[in-house]
Parts: sequence; C-alpha cells; structure tokens
Amino acid sequence: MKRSEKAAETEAALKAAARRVFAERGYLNTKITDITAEAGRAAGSFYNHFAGKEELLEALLADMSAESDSAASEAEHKSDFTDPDAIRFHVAAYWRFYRKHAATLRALEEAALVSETFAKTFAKFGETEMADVLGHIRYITDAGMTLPTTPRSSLNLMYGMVDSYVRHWHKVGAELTDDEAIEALTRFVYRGLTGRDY
Amino acid sequence: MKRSEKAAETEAALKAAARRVFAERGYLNTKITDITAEAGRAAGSFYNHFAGKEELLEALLADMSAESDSAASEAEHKSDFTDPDAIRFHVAAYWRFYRKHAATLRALEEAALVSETFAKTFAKFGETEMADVLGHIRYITDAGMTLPTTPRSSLNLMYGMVDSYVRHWHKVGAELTDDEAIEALTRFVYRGLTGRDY
DNA sequence: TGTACATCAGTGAACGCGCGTTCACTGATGTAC
DNA sequence: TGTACATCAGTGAACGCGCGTTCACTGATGTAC
Repeated sequence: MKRSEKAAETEAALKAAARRVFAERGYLNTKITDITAEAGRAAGSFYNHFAGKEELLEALLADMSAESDSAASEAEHKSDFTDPDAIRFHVAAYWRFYRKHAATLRALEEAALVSETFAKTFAKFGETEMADVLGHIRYITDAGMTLPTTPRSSLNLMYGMVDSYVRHWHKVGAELTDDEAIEALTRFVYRGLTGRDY
Repeated sequence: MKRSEKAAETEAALKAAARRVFAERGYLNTKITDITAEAGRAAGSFYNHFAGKEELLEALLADMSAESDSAASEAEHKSDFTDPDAIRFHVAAYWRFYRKHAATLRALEEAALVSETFAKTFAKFGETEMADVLGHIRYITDAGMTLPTTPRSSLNLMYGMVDSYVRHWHKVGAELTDDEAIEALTRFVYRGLTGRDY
C-alpha cells in the first residue's frame, strides 16, 4: 500500500471514529484519545492529520457541506409554498438530512456553544441551508396570502420549529412515527405561513 | 455583622457573580476562579458554599423554579387558546421569563449538553413549564377545530418554535422589535394550532 | 462585664489530576545512482 | 535490478499546562464560666 493511501485511510478512519464517538457521548465529552482508540490508532497519529479536535470537526462540516451542496443542485424540487407538497418535500428533506448527519450537526451545536468562531461558522452554514427556502416563501405573498410577519422572520420561525422538533424527536424519542412527524410539521408550517388549512 | 449573615452574603454574591459571568462567556467556558474573582472572594471560599459548579447551577435553577412557581400561581391568566389573546399572553410571559433568566437558562442548556443528569433535570423543568399550557390546548378541539397533530405533539411543536425563536432573537439580535416578535409568534402559533386566522 | 478558648468564614499558595501535545523511535515506502 | 540513504506514517511513553480542589493559616464572631 502506498504511503499516501495509508495516510488517507487513517484520516478517514479518524473521521469515521469521531462521528461514532461524538454520537455516543457528545463532542465536548470526547477526548482526542477516545477518537484514536476508537479508530485503532495511537494518540500521536492524530496530529499528523488534524491540529486538534476543532479542525477535525471543520473537516466533518466540510464533508457535510459538500454533500448537501451536491444534493441541492441535483434535486429538481417543488418550490411553490402555496402547495403543501412543496413544504412537505422540504421538511422531509431536512428530516433525512438531520438523520444522516445527526452526529456532526450535534457536534457543531456543542462546539458553537463554546467557541465564538464555531458559532459563526455554524450560523453561516444555516444561512446557506435556508437561502433556498426564502425564495419559496415569496410564492405565498405573490398569491395574495398573508405571512405571519416579514418573510425573513417567517423563515426563522419555520426553521426554528422544524429544527427544534427534529432534534427533540431524535433525542427524546417519539410519540409520532417519522411520517406522522413530517406531516405534523408540514401542517403546522403550512397553516402558520399561509393562514389557511389543507 | 453576624457570621451567618456574612456567609449568606457571600453565597448570594457568588450566585450573582455566576449569573453575570455565565451571561458573558457561557457556563462551560467559566472557571471557578472566574466566579470568585467576579464576586471579589478567594478561590477557596467557593467550596464553603458549593461542592462545585454544577451545584451552584442547581441552586440557580432552584431559585428560578421557585420564582416561576410563585408567578404562575399568582396570575389569573387567560387559558382559552381559541382566543388569540390567550396565546399572546403565554408567549409574552415566556418572553419576559426568558429575558429575566437568560443567563441561567442558557447555562442549563450548556450543562444539559454535557451532563446526562442535568439533561434530565432540565427536561423535567421544561415539562413543568409546559404542563399548564397542555390544558389550554384542549379548548381548541372542544371548539371543533382541528389541531395539526396530537395535543402533546402540538404542544411540543409550539414550544419548540417559541423557545428557539426567543433564543435566536436574544443571541443574534433582531429584525423585529419585541412586540413585533411576540405578535409574529402568536400569529404563527394561533394559525398552526387552530388552522384559522385572526 | 471580662477573660480565655472554640468555632467559623474567608484567604491564597500549593498540590495534583486529567488530558492535550510532543518527540525520539520504528518500520515501511520512496528515491537516487 | 540492486544497494544505500531519505522520507514519511504511525507509535506510545513522557511532558507540562490549566484548573479544580485542598489545607494550613488569619482574624473575627460566638460561647463558657
């Protein structure tokens, strides 16, 4: 095996191990040696690849962002928010996204609490995620319906509800199945944004 | 000054200092000596009053709970959620409550991330806060209107939105004034819960 | 009311644990000729 | 193709920093007689 391959393999192993360990005990509670042990490497090996835990997390964020970008550009998705299906589509997409990246997302949340830098990075990532949806909201006012407040704040309200419910559902466990949860979110959001029911 | 008075004074000074310092740099980023320095006491003095940072936070939580209980029992408040005023009343109450206790609430959030024990304690506190509101939601189904999902999950959706928006508003700063924010929340919640507009 | 001793809140220097980070070393891969 | 040296990924024991926690000490308040 070539040297560069071996290095890449170790780096990947460290990232994968980190995701597992973060999921299990949280980012802040994880020691560097927890990660290296989980990856089956020596402690010192970590620093051949990352300057510290923060940099590793940035790498995980970069991976996630890359994936999310490519997914967003692929999907020919519904964007008219006067149609409940369009809202449901986005809620479901976020649901799947969270499920897939729960470990990284929760790690970022923890890091953001402690580090100003991460708070900004993470906020920026959220902005990117939301930018697409802001456009969809305009369909509602264009159709003569009334948003509960400004478009930007309507978006924040909606995003906050979806995000906090998804987090809650994954942490505490559920009264609802995931289909039911997606439907409930869709309904609440549709009603909240349009003032109508479906 | 009597000895017991002096001790009580120091304890109060430590709690007040902790609230200030937590607000400024967060619970997890705060060292014991940050608190004692802010309170103008020696490091060792801390341990005459608290076994550690966790115990101090529990004391802050106890203070907050006591205050919230007495406030809840005083208020003769509106409880019929088919009336937007009732929703507005509760949103505004939560808004004021958060503003007043932001430091403690954010500290608890941070502690909950890191400690399983605190996560449970904090969750329990949230339950207590919400119990009152769960009853109010029944007015909606009683009036023949349709909730977006089960009462319990409707409550969780609502609470998640209000809480996350309040947090967001206080952290990032605002496009909306607080009156506007309360109105926007009320409107979104009313629409979401009842399927109607006002 | 006064004296002698006990107790307690507060002090801050020192101690020591936990954990991040380093570094001399190993063995394997890459390069030069 | 073979040999000699250089480079690099990985190792893990050891180091040292930061910070929580302790503890001998001080001075003031409380108690006993």
